[in-house]
Amino acid sequence: MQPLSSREKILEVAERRFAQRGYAGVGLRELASAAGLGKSSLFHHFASKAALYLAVLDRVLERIETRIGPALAVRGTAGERLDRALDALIDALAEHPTVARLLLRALFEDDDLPETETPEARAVDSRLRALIGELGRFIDAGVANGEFRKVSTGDALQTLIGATVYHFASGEVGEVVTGGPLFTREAVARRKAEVKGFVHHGLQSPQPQERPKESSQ
Amino acid sequence: MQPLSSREKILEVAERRFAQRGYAGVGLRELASAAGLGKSSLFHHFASKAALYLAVLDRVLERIETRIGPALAVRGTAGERLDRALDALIDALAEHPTVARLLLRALFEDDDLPETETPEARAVDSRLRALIGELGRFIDAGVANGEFRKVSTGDALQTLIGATVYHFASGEVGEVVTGGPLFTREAVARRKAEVKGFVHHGLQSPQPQERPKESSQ
DNA sequence: GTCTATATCACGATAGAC
DNA sequence: GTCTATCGTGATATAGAC
Repeated sequence: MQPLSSREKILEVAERRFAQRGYAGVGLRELASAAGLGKSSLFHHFASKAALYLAVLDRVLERIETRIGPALAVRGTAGERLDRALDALIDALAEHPTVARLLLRALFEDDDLPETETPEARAVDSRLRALIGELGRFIDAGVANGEFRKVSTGDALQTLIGATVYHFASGEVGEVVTGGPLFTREAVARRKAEVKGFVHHGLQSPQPQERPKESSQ
Repeated sequence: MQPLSSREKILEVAERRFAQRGYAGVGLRELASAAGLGKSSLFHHFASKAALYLAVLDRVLERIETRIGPALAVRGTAGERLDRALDALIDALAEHPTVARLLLRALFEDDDLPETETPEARAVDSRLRALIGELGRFIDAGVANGEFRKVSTGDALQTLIGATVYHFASGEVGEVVTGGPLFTREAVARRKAEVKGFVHHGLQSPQPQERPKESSQ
Protein backbone atom coordinates (compact mmCIF):
# COMPACT_ATOMS: atom_id res chain seq x y z
CA MET A 1 0.00 0.00 0.00
CA GLN A 2 1.43 3.31 -1.04
CA PRO A 3 1.65 6.11 1.51
CA LEU A 4 -1.45 8.22 1.96
CA SER A 5 -1.97 11.15 -0.34
CA SER A 6 -2.31 14.51 1.34
CA ARG A 7 -6.01 14.49 0.69
CA GLU A 8 -6.44 11.10 2.33
CA LYS A 9 -4.24 12.07 5.23
CA ILE A 10 -6.36 15.16 5.80
CA LEU A 11 -9.56 13.15 5.68
CA GLU A 12 -8.17 10.67 8.17
CA VAL A 13 -7.07 13.31 10.65
CA ALA A 14 -10.26 15.32 10.16
CA GLU A 15 -12.42 12.28 10.85
CA ARG A 16 -10.77 11.78 14.21
CA ARG A 17 -10.90 15.46 15.14
CA PHE A 18 -14.50 16.07 14.06
CA ALA A 19 -15.63 12.93 15.86
CA GLN A 20 -13.87 14.01 19.04
CA ARG A 21 -14.64 17.72 19.21
CA GLY A 22 -17.41 18.39 16.72
CA TYR A 23 -17.57 20.73 13.78
CA ALA A 24 -17.34 24.00 15.68
CA GLY A 25 -14.76 22.61 18.08
CA VAL A 26 -12.13 21.86 15.48
CA GLY A 27 -9.71 24.50 14.24
CA LEU A 28 -8.21 24.20 10.78
CA ARG A 29 -4.79 25.27 12.00
CA GLU A 30 -4.56 22.44 14.51
CA LEU A 31 -6.05 20.02 12.01
CA ALA A 32 -3.59 20.95 9.28
CA SER A 33 -0.53 20.65 11.44
CA ALA A 34 -1.73 17.27 12.71
CA ALA A 35 -1.85 16.22 9.05
CA GLY A 36 1.67 17.54 8.52
CA LEU A 37 0.65 20.55 6.47
CA GLY A 38 0.41 24.29 6.75
CA LYS A 39 -3.05 25.63 7.40
CA SER A 40 -3.47 27.22 3.99
CA SER A 41 -2.73 24.00 2.17
CA LEU A 42 -6.07 22.65 3.29
CA PHE A 43 -7.81 25.09 1.00
CA HIS A 44 -6.04 23.60 -1.97
CA HIS A 45 -7.77 20.26 -1.31
CA PHE A 46 -11.12 21.41 0.08
CA ALA A 47 -13.01 24.58 -0.73
CA SER A 48 -13.99 25.29 2.87
CA LYS A 49 -14.22 23.81 6.32
CA ALA A 50 -17.81 22.79 5.64
CA ALA A 51 -16.80 21.01 2.44
CA LEU A 52 -14.11 19.09 4.32
CA TYR A 53 -16.59 18.11 7.00
CA LEU A 54 -19.08 16.86 4.44
CA ALA A 55 -16.37 14.91 2.65
CA VAL A 56 -15.55 13.19 5.93
CA LEU A 57 -19.19 12.34 6.53
CA ASP A 58 -19.63 11.07 3.01
CA ARG A 59 -16.67 8.76 3.33
CA VAL A 60 -18.03 7.28 6.55
CA LEU A 61 -21.49 6.72 5.09
CA GLU A 62 -19.94 5.08 2.07
CA ARG A 63 -18.05 2.64 4.31
CA ILE A 64 -21.26 1.71 6.13
CA GLU A 65 -23.19 1.29 2.89
CA THR A 66 -20.52 -1.06 1.65
CA ARG A 67 -20.99 -3.29 4.67
CA ILE A 68 -24.77 -3.23 5.03
CA GLY A 69 -25.76 -3.51 1.39
CA PRO A 70 -24.52 -7.09 0.87
CA ALA A 71 -25.89 -8.15 4.27
CA LEU A 72 -29.39 -7.10 3.29
CA ALA A 73 -29.11 -8.66 -0.16
CA VAL A 74 -28.63 -12.14 1.27
CA ARG A 75 -31.59 -14.49 0.95
CA GLY A 76 -33.36 -15.82 4.02
CA THR A 77 -36.08 -15.02 6.51
CA ALA A 78 -36.46 -11.45 7.69
CA GLY A 79 -35.06 -12.54 11.06
CA GLU A 80 -31.93 -13.96 9.47
CA ARG A 81 -31.44 -10.93 7.32
CA LEU A 82 -31.95 -8.68 10.31
CA ASP A 83 -29.26 -10.57 12.19
CA ARG A 84 -26.87 -10.13 9.30
CA ALA A 85 -27.66 -6.46 8.94
CA LEU A 86 -27.14 -5.85 12.65
CA ASP A 87 -23.85 -7.75 12.58
CA ALA A 88 -22.69 -5.71 9.59
CA LEU A 89 -23.77 -2.42 11.11
CA ILE A 90 -22.14 -3.18 14.44
CA ASP A 91 -18.96 -4.27 12.68
CA ALA A 92 -18.90 -0.98 10.81
CA LEU A 93 -19.47 1.02 13.98
CA ALA A 94 -16.96 -0.97 16.00
CA GLU A 95 -14.25 -0.68 13.38
CA HIS A 96 -13.21 2.66 14.77
CA PRO A 97 -14.66 4.78 17.59
CA THR A 98 -14.94 7.76 15.26
CA VAL A 99 -17.71 6.28 13.12
CA ALA A 100 -20.63 6.26 15.55
CA ARG A 101 -19.64 9.59 17.03
CA LEU A 102 -19.53 11.25 13.66
CA LEU A 103 -22.92 9.86 12.74
CA LEU A 104 -24.50 10.91 16.00
CA ARG A 105 -23.00 14.38 15.86
CA ALA A 106 -24.18 14.75 12.30
CA LEU A 107 -27.74 14.46 13.59
CA PHE A 108 -27.71 17.91 15.07
CA GLU A 109 -24.68 19.62 13.65
CA ASP A 110 -26.50 20.35 10.45
CA ASP A 111 -27.58 23.53 12.19
CA ASP A 112 -23.94 24.46 12.53
CA LEU A 113 -23.02 24.33 8.88
CA PRO A 114 -23.10 27.68 7.11
CA GLU A 115 -24.74 26.41 3.90
CA THR A 116 -26.91 23.35 3.47
CA GLU A 117 -27.64 23.78 -0.22
CA THR A 118 -24.27 22.78 -1.63
CA PRO A 119 -24.03 19.71 -3.86
CA GLU A 120 -21.82 17.98 -1.26
CA ALA A 121 -24.50 18.45 1.37
CA ARG A 122 -27.13 17.04 -0.92
CA ALA A 123 -24.90 14.05 -1.66
CA VAL A 124 -24.57 13.23 2.03
CA ASP A 125 -28.26 13.75 2.55
CA SER A 126 -29.28 11.41 -0.25
CA ARG A 127 -26.80 8.76 0.87
CA LEU A 128 -28.35 8.86 4.32
CA ARG A 129 -31.89 8.77 3.01
CA ALA A 130 -31.06 5.83 0.78
CA LEU A 131 -29.66 3.90 3.73
CA ILE A 132 -32.68 4.70 5.90
CA GLY A 133 -35.07 3.79 3.11
CA GLU A 134 -33.35 0.48 2.50
CA LEU A 135 -33.59 -0.53 6.15
CA GLY A 136 -37.17 0.70 6.37
CA ARG A 137 -38.38 -1.31 3.39
CA PHE A 138 -36.69 -4.33 4.87
CA ILE A 139 -38.54 -4.02 8.17
CA ASP A 140 -41.77 -3.38 6.27
CA ALA A 141 -41.28 -6.63 4.39
CA GLY A 142 -40.86 -8.55 7.63
CA VAL A 143 -44.04 -7.03 9.03
CA ALA A 144 -45.95 -7.65 5.80
CA ASN A 145 -45.17 -11.35 5.71
CA GLY A 146 -46.13 -11.76 9.36
CA GLU A 147 -42.66 -12.55 10.61
CA PHE A 148 -42.44 -9.35 12.65
CA ARG A 149 -45.01 -7.86 14.97
CA LYS A 150 -47.09 -5.01 13.60
CA VAL A 151 -44.73 -2.33 14.82
CA SER A 152 -44.41 1.19 13.56
CA THR A 153 -41.58 0.82 11.06
CA GLY A 154 -40.10 4.20 11.80
CA ASP A 155 -40.11 3.71 15.55
CA ALA A 156 -38.59 0.27 15.26
CA LEU A 157 -35.87 1.69 13.07
CA GLN A 158 -35.21 4.45 15.55
CA THR A 159 -34.87 1.87 18.29
CA LEU A 160 -32.38 -0.14 16.24
CA ILE A 161 -30.34 2.95 15.48
CA GLY A 162 -30.34 3.83 19.13
CA ALA A 163 -29.25 0.35 20.13
CA THR A 164 -26.32 0.44 17.72
CA VAL A 165 -25.20 3.94 16.82
CA TYR A 166 -25.91 5.49 20.19
CA HIS A 167 -24.21 2.65 22.00
CA PHE A 168 -20.93 2.94 20.14
CA ALA A 169 -20.99 6.71 20.37
CA SER A 170 -21.64 6.81 24.08
CA GLY A 171 -18.00 7.02 25.14
CA GLU A 172 -17.25 7.44 28.82
CA VAL A 173 -20.92 7.42 29.76
CA GLY A 174 -21.36 4.13 27.96
CA GLU A 175 -18.39 2.73 29.84
CA VAL A 176 -19.97 3.76 33.11
CA VAL A 177 -23.27 2.18 32.08
CA THR A 178 -21.80 -1.10 30.89
CA GLY A 179 -19.04 -1.17 33.48
CA GLY A 180 -16.24 -1.68 30.98
CA PRO A 181 -14.77 -0.69 27.62
CA LEU A 182 -16.99 -0.64 24.52
CA PHE A 183 -14.57 -1.50 21.75
CA THR A 184 -12.77 -4.66 22.91
CA ARG A 185 -13.51 -7.79 20.92
CA GLU A 186 -15.48 -9.25 23.80
CA ALA A 187 -17.53 -6.12 24.35
CA VAL A 188 -18.42 -5.89 20.67
CA ALA A 189 -19.35 -9.58 20.52
CA ARG A 190 -21.46 -9.24 23.63
CA ARG A 191 -23.18 -6.19 22.21
CA LYS A 192 -24.04 -8.08 19.03
CA ALA A 193 -25.51 -10.94 21.03
CA GLU A 194 -27.43 -8.67 23.37
CA VAL A 195 -28.91 -6.54 20.62
CA LYS A 196 -29.98 -9.56 18.62
CA GLY A 197 -31.34 -11.22 21.73
CA PHE A 198 -33.22 -8.11 22.69
CA VAL A 199 -34.66 -7.75 19.22
CA HIS A 200 -35.66 -11.40 19.01
CA HIS A 201 -37.07 -12.06 22.43
CA GLY A 202 -37.72 -8.77 24.13
CA LEU A 203 -36.65 -7.95 27.62
CA GLN A 204 -39.54 -9.54 29.43
CA SER A 205 -39.39 -13.29 29.63
CA PRO A 206 -42.46 -15.15 28.28
CA GLN A 207 -42.73 -17.36 31.38
CA PRO A 208 -42.16 -14.87 34.22
CA GLN A 209 -41.35 -17.17 37.15
CA GLU A 210 -40.13 -20.27 35.34
CA ARG A 211 -36.65 -21.74 34.88
CA PRO A 212 -34.92 -18.46 35.55
CA LYS A 213 -31.39 -19.93 35.40
CA GLU A 214 -31.08 -21.34 31.93
CA SER A 215 -31.08 -18.81 29.12
CA SER A 216 -27.87 -18.17 27.19
CA GLN A 217 -25.70 -15.12 27.88
CA MET B 1 -45.10 33.48 39.20
CA GLN B 2 -42.69 36.38 39.42
CA PRO B 3 -40.63 37.31 36.39
CA LEU B 4 -37.46 35.32 35.84
CA SER B 5 -34.32 36.49 37.59
CA SER B 6 -31.38 37.29 35.33
CA ARG B 7 -29.72 34.08 36.33
CA GLU B 8 -32.76 32.02 35.41
CA LYS B 9 -33.23 33.87 32.18
CA ILE B 10 -29.61 33.18 31.24
CA LEU B 11 -29.98 29.50 32.06
CA GLU B 12 -33.11 29.27 29.96
CA VAL B 13 -31.57 30.92 26.94
CA ALA B 14 -28.33 28.99 27.36
CA GLU B 15 -30.17 25.68 27.47
CA ARG B 16 -31.74 26.36 24.11
CA ARG B 17 -28.53 27.60 22.54
CA PHE B 18 -26.28 24.84 23.84
CA ALA B 19 -28.80 22.21 22.80
CA GLN B 20 -29.01 23.67 19.32
CA ARG B 21 -25.40 24.49 18.53
CA GLY B 22 -23.28 22.73 21.12
CA TYR B 23 -20.75 24.06 23.57
CA ALA B 24 -18.19 25.30 21.07
CA GLY B 25 -20.84 26.63 18.72
CA VAL B 26 -22.34 29.12 21.13
CA GLY B 27 -20.91 32.61 21.63
CA LEU B 28 -21.41 34.39 24.92
CA ARG B 29 -22.10 37.70 23.20
CA GLU B 30 -25.02 36.34 21.25
CA LEU B 31 -26.24 34.42 24.27
CA ALA B 32 -26.13 37.45 26.52
CA SER B 33 -28.04 39.71 24.16
CA ALA B 34 -30.67 37.02 23.67
CA ALA B 35 -31.09 37.09 27.44
CA GLY B 36 -31.39 40.87 27.37
CA LEU B 37 -28.01 41.57 28.92
CA GLY B 38 -24.63 42.91 27.96
CA LYS B 39 -22.00 40.30 27.33
CA SER B 40 -19.91 41.10 30.39
CA SER B 41 -22.82 40.73 32.76
CA LEU B 42 -22.72 37.00 32.27
CA PHE B 43 -19.50 36.84 34.20
CA HIS B 44 -21.22 38.32 37.19
CA HIS B 45 -23.51 35.28 37.35
CA PHE B 46 -21.22 32.51 36.13
CA ALA B 47 -17.48 32.28 36.51
CA SER B 48 -16.88 31.06 32.96
CA LYS B 49 -18.54 29.63 29.89
CA ALA B 50 -17.79 26.12 31.14
CA ALA B 51 -19.42 26.85 34.49
CA LEU B 52 -22.53 28.12 32.74
CA TYR B 53 -22.68 25.03 30.57
CA LEU B 54 -22.37 22.75 33.56
CA ALA B 55 -25.07 24.68 35.39
CA VAL B 56 -27.38 24.13 32.43
CA LEU B 57 -26.62 20.41 32.40
CA ASP B 58 -27.11 20.12 36.12
CA ARG B 59 -30.50 21.76 35.92
CA VAL B 60 -31.64 19.36 33.20
CA LEU B 61 -30.45 16.30 35.10
CA GLU B 62 -32.22 17.55 38.18
CA ARG B 63 -35.49 17.83 36.25
CA ILE B 64 -35.16 14.27 35.00
CA GLU B 65 -34.32 12.94 38.45
CA THR B 66 -37.41 14.59 39.80
CA ARG B 67 -39.56 12.70 37.32
CA ILE B 68 -37.91 9.30 37.37
CA GLY B 69 -37.30 8.95 41.08
CA PRO B 70 -40.98 8.70 42.10
CA ALA B 71 -41.74 6.42 39.13
CA LEU B 72 -39.17 3.90 40.29
CA ALA B 73 -40.28 4.14 43.91
CA VAL B 74 -43.76 2.88 43.10
CA ARG B 75 -44.53 -0.68 44.17
CA GLY B 76 -45.32 -3.37 41.63
CA THR B 77 -43.73 -5.93 39.38
CA ALA B 78 -40.51 -5.03 37.60
CA GLY B 79 -42.49 -4.85 34.37
CA GLU B 80 -44.92 -2.34 35.81
CA ARG B 81 -42.18 -0.25 37.31
CA LEU B 82 -40.31 -0.34 34.03
CA ASP B 83 -43.38 0.96 32.22
CA ARG B 84 -43.71 3.80 34.70
CA ALA B 85 -40.03 4.66 34.46
CA LEU B 86 -40.15 4.71 30.67
CA ASP B 87 -43.25 6.89 30.72
CA ALA B 88 -41.60 9.30 33.13
CA LEU B 89 -38.38 9.42 31.15
CA ILE B 90 -40.15 9.96 27.85
CA ASP B 91 -42.29 12.68 29.42
CA ALA B 92 -39.17 14.42 30.63
CA LEU B 93 -37.50 14.16 27.22
CA ALA B 94 -40.62 15.21 25.33
CA GLU B 95 -41.23 18.24 27.55
CA HIS B 96 -38.87 20.29 25.46
CA PRO B 97 -36.67 19.35 22.48
CA THR B 98 -33.62 20.75 24.25
CA VAL B 99 -33.50 18.06 26.91
CA ALA B 100 -32.52 15.00 24.87
CA ARG B 101 -30.16 17.01 22.70
CA LEU B 102 -28.32 18.39 25.68
CA LEU B 103 -27.98 14.95 27.22
CA LEU B 104 -26.76 13.39 24.01
CA ARG B 105 -24.29 16.19 23.34
CA ALA B 106 -23.03 15.91 26.89
CA LEU B 107 -21.91 12.38 26.08
CA PHE B 108 -19.03 13.56 24.01
CA GLU B 109 -18.64 17.22 24.72
CA ASP B 110 -16.85 16.48 27.93
CA ASP B 111 -13.75 16.47 25.78
CA ASP B 112 -14.52 20.02 24.83
CA LEU B 113 -14.59 21.49 28.29
CA PRO B 114 -11.33 23.11 29.38
CA GLU B 115 -11.33 21.71 32.92
CA THR B 116 -13.07 18.57 34.16
CA GLU B 117 -11.91 18.76 37.77
CA THR B 118 -14.09 21.61 38.96
CA PRO B 119 -16.67 20.99 41.69
CA GLU B 120 -19.49 21.78 39.23
CA ALA B 121 -18.25 19.10 36.87
CA ARG B 122 -18.09 16.58 39.67
CA ALA B 123 -21.62 17.49 40.72
CA VAL B 124 -22.95 16.78 37.22
CA ASP B 125 -20.94 13.59 37.05
CA SER B 126 -22.26 12.25 40.34
CA ARG B 127 -25.83 13.16 39.44
CA LEU B 128 -25.48 11.19 36.24
CA ARG B 129 -23.87 8.22 37.95
CA ALA B 130 -26.61 8.17 40.57
CA LEU B 131 -29.28 8.09 37.89
CA ILE B 132 -27.52 5.32 35.98
CA GLY B 133 -26.96 3.32 39.15
CA GLU B 134 -30.59 3.61 40.14
CA LEU B 135 -31.83 2.32 36.80
CA GLY B 136 -29.20 -0.42 36.76
CA ARG B 137 -30.13 -1.77 40.17
CA PHE B 138 -33.73 -1.78 39.09
CA ILE B 139 -33.03 -3.91 36.02
CA ASP B 140 -30.83 -6.18 38.13
CA ALA B 141 -33.72 -6.76 40.50
CA GLY B 142 -36.01 -7.75 37.64
CA VAL B 143 -33.44 -10.21 36.36
CA ALA B 144 -32.77 -11.59 39.84
CA ASN B 145 -36.41 -12.42 40.52
CA GLY B 146 -36.79 -14.09 37.14
CA GLU B 147 -39.13 -11.53 35.68
CA PHE B 148 -36.62 -10.41 33.09
CA ARG B 149 -34.44 -12.51 30.83
CA LYS B 150 -30.83 -12.94 31.90
CA VAL B 151 -29.60 -9.95 29.95
CA SER B 152 -26.46 -7.97 30.50
CA THR B 153 -27.73 -5.14 32.68
CA GLY B 154 -25.45 -2.57 31.15
CA ASP B 155 -26.31 -3.47 27.60
CA ALA B 156 -30.03 -3.48 28.32
CA LEU B 157 -29.69 -0.06 29.90
CA GLN B 158 -27.78 1.21 26.89
CA THR B 159 -30.56 -0.04 24.64
CA LEU B 160 -33.20 1.73 26.72
CA ILE B 161 -31.23 4.96 26.67
CA GLY B 162 -30.86 4.67 22.93
CA ALA B 163 -34.57 4.02 22.48
CA THR B 164 -35.48 7.11 24.47
CA VAL B 165 -32.74 9.72 24.59
CA TYR B 166 -31.45 9.12 21.09
CA HIS B 167 -34.94 9.15 19.64
CA PHE B 168 -35.89 12.53 21.02
CA ALA B 169 -32.52 13.99 20.12
CA SER B 170 -32.58 12.77 16.56
CA GLY B 171 -34.09 15.91 15.08
CA GLU B 172 -34.47 16.06 11.32
CA VAL B 173 -33.01 12.61 10.81
CA GLY B 174 -35.54 11.20 13.23
CA GLU B 175 -38.30 12.93 11.31
CA VAL B 176 -37.07 11.34 8.11
CA VAL B 177 -36.91 7.93 9.77
CA THR B 178 -40.34 8.10 11.38
CA GLY B 179 -41.91 10.07 8.54
CA GLY B 180 -43.29 12.82 10.75
CA PRO B 181 -42.67 15.15 13.68
CA LEU B 182 -41.29 13.76 16.95
CA PHE B 183 -42.80 16.07 19.53
CA THR B 184 -46.52 16.17 18.78
CA ARG B 185 -48.76 14.59 21.38
CA GLU B 186 -49.55 11.70 19.06
CA ALA B 187 -45.93 11.05 18.18
CA VAL B 188 -44.92 11.01 21.83
CA ALA B 189 -47.78 8.72 22.77
CA ARG B 190 -46.94 6.39 19.89
CA ARG B 191 -43.28 6.37 20.94
CA LYS B 192 -44.23 5.40 24.48
CA ALA B 193 -46.38 2.56 23.22
CA GLU B 194 -43.79 1.35 20.75
CA VAL B 195 -40.91 1.40 23.21
CA LYS B 196 -42.91 -0.42 25.85
CA GLY B 197 -44.17 -2.89 23.27
CA PHE B 198 -40.69 -3.48 21.98
CA VAL B 199 -39.32 -3.96 25.44
CA HIS B 200 -42.11 -6.32 26.46
CA HIS B 201 -42.48 -8.48 23.40
CA GLY B 202 -39.47 -8.00 21.19
CA LEU B 203 -39.59 -7.36 17.49
CA GLN B 204 -39.93 -10.94 16.31
CA SER B 205 -43.36 -12.43 16.78
CA PRO B 206 -43.46 -15.66 18.83
CA GLN B 207 -45.54 -17.48 16.19
CA PRO B 208 -43.85 -16.48 12.93
CA GLN B 209 -46.55 -17.25 10.36
CA GLU B 210 -49.68 -17.19 12.52
CA ARG B 211 -52.50 -14.67 12.81
CA PRO B 212 -50.52 -11.83 11.28
CA LYS B 213 -53.38 -9.32 11.33
CA GLU B 214 -54.34 -9.00 14.95
CA SER B 215 -51.78 -7.38 17.24
CA SER B 216 -52.42 -3.88 18.59
CA GLN B 217 -50.75 -0.78 17.18
C1' DG C 1 -25.77 44.29 38.93
C1' DT C 2 -25.04 46.20 34.49
C1' DC C 3 -22.51 48.77 31.51
C1' DT C 4 -18.41 50.43 27.99
C1' DA C 5 -13.98 49.65 26.68
C1' DT C 6 -10.32 46.84 25.93
C1' DA C 7 -6.84 42.99 26.08
C1' DT C 8 -5.57 38.84 23.91
C1' DC C 9 -6.11 35.38 21.01
C1' DA C 10 -7.87 32.05 17.49
C1' DC C 11 -10.79 31.57 13.85
C1' DG C 12 -11.83 30.83 8.52
C1' DA C 13 -10.34 32.44 4.40
C1' DT C 14 -7.39 34.92 0.77
C1' DA C 15 -3.20 36.68 -1.82
C1' DG C 16 0.67 35.66 -3.90
C1' DA C 17 5.65 33.92 -3.88
C1' DC C 18 8.05 29.70 -4.88
C1' DG D 1 1.06 21.73 -4.03
C1' DT D 2 2.95 24.06 -0.16
C1' DC D 3 4.38 27.98 1.91
C1' DT D 4 4.37 32.97 4.60
C1' DA D 5 1.84 36.87 5.53
C1' DT D 6 -2.28 39.06 6.35
C1' DC D 7 -7.23 40.41 6.39
C1' DG D 8 -11.39 40.81 8.97
C1' DT D 9 -14.08 38.92 12.40
C1' DG D 10 -15.55 37.08 16.56
C1' DA D 11 -14.16 34.49 20.52
C1' DT D 12 -13.45 34.47 26.08
C1' DA D 13 -12.36 37.14 29.58
C1' DT D 14 -10.94 41.40 32.40
C1' DA D 15 -10.90 46.37 34.17
C1' DG D 16 -13.25 49.75 36.02
C1' DA D 17 -17.02 53.42 35.79
C1' DC D 18 -21.78 53.99 37.22
